[in-house]
Amino acid sequence: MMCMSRVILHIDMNSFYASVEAAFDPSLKGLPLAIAGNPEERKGIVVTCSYEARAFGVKTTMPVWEAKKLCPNLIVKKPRFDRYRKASKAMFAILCSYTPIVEPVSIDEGYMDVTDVARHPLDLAKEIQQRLLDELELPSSIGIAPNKFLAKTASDMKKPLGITVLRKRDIKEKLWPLDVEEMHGVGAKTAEKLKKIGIRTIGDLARGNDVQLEKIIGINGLRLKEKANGIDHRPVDPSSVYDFKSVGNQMTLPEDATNEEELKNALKSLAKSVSLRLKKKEAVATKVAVMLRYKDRTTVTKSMKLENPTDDERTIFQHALIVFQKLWKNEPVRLLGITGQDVMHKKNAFKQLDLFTFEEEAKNEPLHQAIEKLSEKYGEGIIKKGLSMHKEIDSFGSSFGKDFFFK
DNA sequence: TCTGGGGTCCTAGGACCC
DNA sequence: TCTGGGGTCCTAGGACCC
Repeated sequence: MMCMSRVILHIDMNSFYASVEAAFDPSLKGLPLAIAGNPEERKGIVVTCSYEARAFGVKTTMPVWEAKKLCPNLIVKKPRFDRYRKASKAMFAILCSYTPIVEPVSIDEGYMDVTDVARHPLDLAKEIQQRLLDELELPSSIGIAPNKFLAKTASDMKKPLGITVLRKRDIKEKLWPLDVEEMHGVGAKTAEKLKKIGIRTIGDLARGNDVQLEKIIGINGLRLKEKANGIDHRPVDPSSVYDFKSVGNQMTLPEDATNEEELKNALKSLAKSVSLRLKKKEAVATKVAVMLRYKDRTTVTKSMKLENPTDDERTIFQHALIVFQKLWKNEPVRLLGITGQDVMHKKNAFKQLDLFTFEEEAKNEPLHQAIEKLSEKYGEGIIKKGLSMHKEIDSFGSSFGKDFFFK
């Protein structure tokens, strides 16, 4: 029972936004299509594009004007996120019809642990891919492997509409020859550092020196090496969707702005959308962070802890404004953002808030009464914390191995 | 005519406490 | 007169991903 081998699928939708648009409007099928924010404006960039557009060299993050130069017949459409969310739901519903162990990673990609599904993995993948195509008109690529990293790598190997099996015994032949920057988790900077110590392929990384790796890229270096060796013990975790840690909105302004009123208005609308999104998730934030980017693209952030967790628009705005005023150097601003950080579910926040007010109340009561109240409500474990500010307690006593000293 | 918007995780330095 | 060190929290920035 020790090393039960798993069967993990990674499902990756092909050019998702563009495919969803083509499913809505079949006349778009087979045409070069790009989805871009602000298709008209100078700052619009390509978010996704169809394979027909890719054939012309159009790529994600390319400015629209550049894409049009490469592909004069390019059709450009604004993103319709309501459609993508709906399609995403339908897609995950299909995945969940096979097993509850489905972990969404992003709107168009997820893992499944199908170890206990009594089917041949390849048949299963074929069926899932066909159903996504028949029922939703959406193409996908699927990777089949004994862990997440290999499954993710496999789904990337054949696009569009591929199914790729990557077993442990295939690693040497299929994984190790790849350039190290192809690896999930290795970007330009890390690849550069690796190159300096002679690591060019994933195989080089797999044989890399631990001490050296940790020295130049930290703990991540060792993790990457493990993965390069095909080792990845992370479970497929369906609940990970629910423990998000921040909720933020940012906007590139139509024009670089220096006018304080204008910037305040932008902050106000950002605070509104952050508040709205928090409420929708039944969550509250403990910290408010402001980000701003100047016209030379240098980006700075500053954050502030709140007295109480909140989802309130005004509270978020007021704190964001304070932070902004400390941060802003009166130079033209290109982008503004607000993020609610240290986010937790409302009901957990209430528990903490409740304890806090309890401390406040209890601290002036006779000690024996305070202890009684607290232990009744919260149990032994939390008494120490709850009484730390009681007027009769000297919490310095804890440094002598006792929980409290009485003053 | 350059380069969006939503996130996560890690690191490094300073403050603070004991 | 001189003298310590460990742990934790907070903050800002960076790297990376889709």
